[in-house]
Amino acid sequence: MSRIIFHIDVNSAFLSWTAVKMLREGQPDIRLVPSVVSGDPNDRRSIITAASIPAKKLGIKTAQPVSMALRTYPQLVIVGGDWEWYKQCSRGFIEICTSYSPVLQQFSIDECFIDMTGRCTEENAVTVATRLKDQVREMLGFTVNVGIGSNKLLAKMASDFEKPDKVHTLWESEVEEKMWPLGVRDLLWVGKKTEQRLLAYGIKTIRDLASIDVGQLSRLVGRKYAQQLHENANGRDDSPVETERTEAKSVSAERTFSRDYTDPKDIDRALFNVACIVAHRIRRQGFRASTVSMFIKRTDFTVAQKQTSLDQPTDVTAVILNEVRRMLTEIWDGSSPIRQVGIGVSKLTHESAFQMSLFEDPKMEYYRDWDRQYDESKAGQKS
DNA sequence: TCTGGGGTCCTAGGACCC
DNA sequence: TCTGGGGTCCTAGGACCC
Repeated sequence: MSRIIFHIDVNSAFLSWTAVKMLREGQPDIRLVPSVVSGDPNDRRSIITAASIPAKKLGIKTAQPVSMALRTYPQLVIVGGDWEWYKQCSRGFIEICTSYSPVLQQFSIDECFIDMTGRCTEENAVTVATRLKDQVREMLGFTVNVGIGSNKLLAKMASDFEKPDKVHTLWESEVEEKMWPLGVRDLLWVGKKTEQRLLAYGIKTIRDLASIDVGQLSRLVGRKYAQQLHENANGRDDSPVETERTEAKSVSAERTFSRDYTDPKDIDRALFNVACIVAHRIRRQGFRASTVSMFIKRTDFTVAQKQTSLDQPTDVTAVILNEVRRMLTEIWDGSSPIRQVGIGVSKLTHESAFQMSLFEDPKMEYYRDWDRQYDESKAGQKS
């Protein structure tokens, strides 16, 4: 049976949400002028998190350094983000979408799929989607695009057509007309590297990708990926709208320094801070981790990474930090400047803490106590 | 111009077991 | 003594998404 899927995407989410908040405070609508959301604009390393449509028209893009955008347009309006407010906006948005179909998959803070099969027909899908889009605008004050298709891929591709505040369809019968003329980079899962690789073989459009032999494509990009790309280029995708929220498989944190560090003390302090954050997060979620990984990024952006397996899963900051420090000595000679450090944990379980306690390091109780105090101080900050 | 932060998944090679 | 093939796990690295 043929499905009807909507993909709903908030237009320039963080920027729109900030605009709504500023409007409420009696300030002008930053959506109407070249504006961006970013980190501290005085930090040369800040990048743009979201850009208004007028800013995008000037060539200013998400993930671009703020300093670069300022050179493009010195009068650029720069605002900071507000994570709590964004979460509130996201909840309101998801709530409205859920009222159209409870079969909802949240794809990110500002995007979701809903399965509308049986809840509307191909004939009235656009009318229903328009109602949804208008309802979000009227109730919450920001605009969304709705993409409609017979599967998630087509719906997502459709929501990416003209913006903002638009509804588009991409039925299978429209793939040839609406999707095949697009460049390969426009296809979901085709990033910069894959585009370059494909272009080198003369594969320019999604149509080219759809008609190429899968075996040939496999040699270019690997078997699984080739199969997926080939299916998607032909408009096929049988993945369901997943309503279950899957548990995190890994937790990580990273810090980029305001200038590159060489002093081991600076590096160690950063690793300590990052380890605290990661360990705190897994404790809050009731996880223990069996794998600890870390990486350093050098001045030239090359990355060295290391990972290790633990005998016992842990959520203790000191244990994680200890492994990280050991791994650092294996990948860093202490002389080359470092731009960024990161720590990740994976192989997460909800295993209890008690086993093997007989053989536990006697200091462990002290470490745990330290963590408890850290967690309490964090909890205190929030409320 | 000079590039953040948080995730997921895949591949390839080596170790180890049967 | 030297040879095989398959399966699983681990680690490093690289691609993609928002």
